Amino acid sequence: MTKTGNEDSIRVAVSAVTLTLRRESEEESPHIVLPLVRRTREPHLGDWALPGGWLDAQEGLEEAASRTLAETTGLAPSYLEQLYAFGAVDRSPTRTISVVYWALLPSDAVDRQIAAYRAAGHAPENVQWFEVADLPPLAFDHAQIIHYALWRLRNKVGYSRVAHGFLPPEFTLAELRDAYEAILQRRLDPANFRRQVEASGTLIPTDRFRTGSHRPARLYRYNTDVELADRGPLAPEETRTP
Amino acid sequence: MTKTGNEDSIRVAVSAVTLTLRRESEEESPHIVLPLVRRTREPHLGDWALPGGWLDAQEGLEEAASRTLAETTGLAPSYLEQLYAFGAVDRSPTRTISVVYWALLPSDAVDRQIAAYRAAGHAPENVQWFEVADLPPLAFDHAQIIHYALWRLRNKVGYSRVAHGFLPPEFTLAELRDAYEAILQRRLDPANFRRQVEASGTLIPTDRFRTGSHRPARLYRYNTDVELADRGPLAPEETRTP
DNA sequence: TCAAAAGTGTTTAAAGTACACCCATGA
DNA sequence: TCATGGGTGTACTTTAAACACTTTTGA
Repeated sequence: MTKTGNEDSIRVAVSAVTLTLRRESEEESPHIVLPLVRRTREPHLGDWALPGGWLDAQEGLEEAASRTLAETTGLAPSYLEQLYAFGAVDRSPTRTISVVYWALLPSDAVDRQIAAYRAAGHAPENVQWFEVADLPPLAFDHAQIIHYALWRLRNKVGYSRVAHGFLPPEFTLAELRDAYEAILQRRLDPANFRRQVEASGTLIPTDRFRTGSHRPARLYRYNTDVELADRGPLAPEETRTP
Repeated sequence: MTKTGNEDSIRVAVSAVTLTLRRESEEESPHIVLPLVRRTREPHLGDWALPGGWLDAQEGLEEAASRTLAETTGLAPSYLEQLYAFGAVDRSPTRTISVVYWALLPSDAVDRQIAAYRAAGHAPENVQWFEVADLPPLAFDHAQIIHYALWRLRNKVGYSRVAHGFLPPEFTLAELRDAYEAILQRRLDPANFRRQVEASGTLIPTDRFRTGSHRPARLYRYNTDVELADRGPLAPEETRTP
């Protein structure tokens, strides 16, 4: 077993792929968007990168991902899960291990958090939101990372209720279906979709209705007895005693 | 964004949960076993730990996992996948990020590799194999890690052909079923199991038969057109250009 | 009253489960 | 010849998919 290597020159960074839904107009279906940060120094100066930063010695990985995301964008996601640890030798000129997280956020929470962030005096002029289908030139291996995050999301939506991470506490079945359709990139039958989610026991009907145009739709909320996503024997917070 | 932290005092380690099947006798069904290393120094002196070591600055993560596993046990797995990056502050007295991999190996390959390892002059006296159902006192958070690896294996066996990682190139359907039963911890109907794997298109029948007792069983081999496990948009080797 | 989305019912296909039964071999 | 696992057939249950149909609202 190698006890000493050049491990002193290896640095640990964290990044986050933070996804939310944005609806351009009332008519069309929503798209998945994420915030990127324009790099202000080499390497990859001018390219766009995932929000992140260096891991601090006094904090856990998930903690660091939350902190750096909040520092650069002002966002605090409702769902955060580790994606992968990237550590290819040539992924950066300085040897860097990036532990990447992926996060989901309801669009109304994004608006509120960004407003609060600006009100607190921050002007994130190097942060911009992009549709995942139309990404700018990306720094490092971040394009690969984003595609992997989207793959995980598409995968996980099939066997857990992660899609709810995109929605506010109360929502209609059409809004939930819109989220699924944006994730899976295909249309779902409204009738069958209704029956499936009703049978899954993850939803609780409320007495309230969304009264836009046409027939009012019942509002539902999460059944908090059901986990947002199955993470197996790992606790939601990894900072628990071994 | 925090540009400088105490990142110099953070070290990166790699470990591997290496699983194989061991059949105690011809009669009973096989069990999942893994190699552990007895710690010869503090912390956790005398406890058992996953094989691993420090990440070298010149190697990728997967590369380091293979190297340290080979150095401590002489094993070279047929399947290797990243499990998780563990980084809780209190998981070790010195701040350590452990990038853990999980690996599968056919039992006949284990025997061959260990024989070759001993023939090359190595005497791994601190390495011992344990059934996953009967683990000794483990160092750090390694018990949690092993249970997570087993959960991933059980999960993945449902939608990919990872179970083949336990088997030699040619095998009978009963041997494949034994692997599934050991992983899932429940009996499977032989008739339905046969039809399911035949329909999946992952197996190619050979002209050879296993002629033990009773009626000879046809030998099958992998259809190499099908991936061993779905890893999404990530290449099998993470060391590819961004 | 009409367009459009909410919500219900029904039919068909596919996939999974249970289990009876025949086949081929070594002892 | 018989016990045993290899291998096939079939009926039944559950799940998913397709789509016709009714209900309720705003304009």
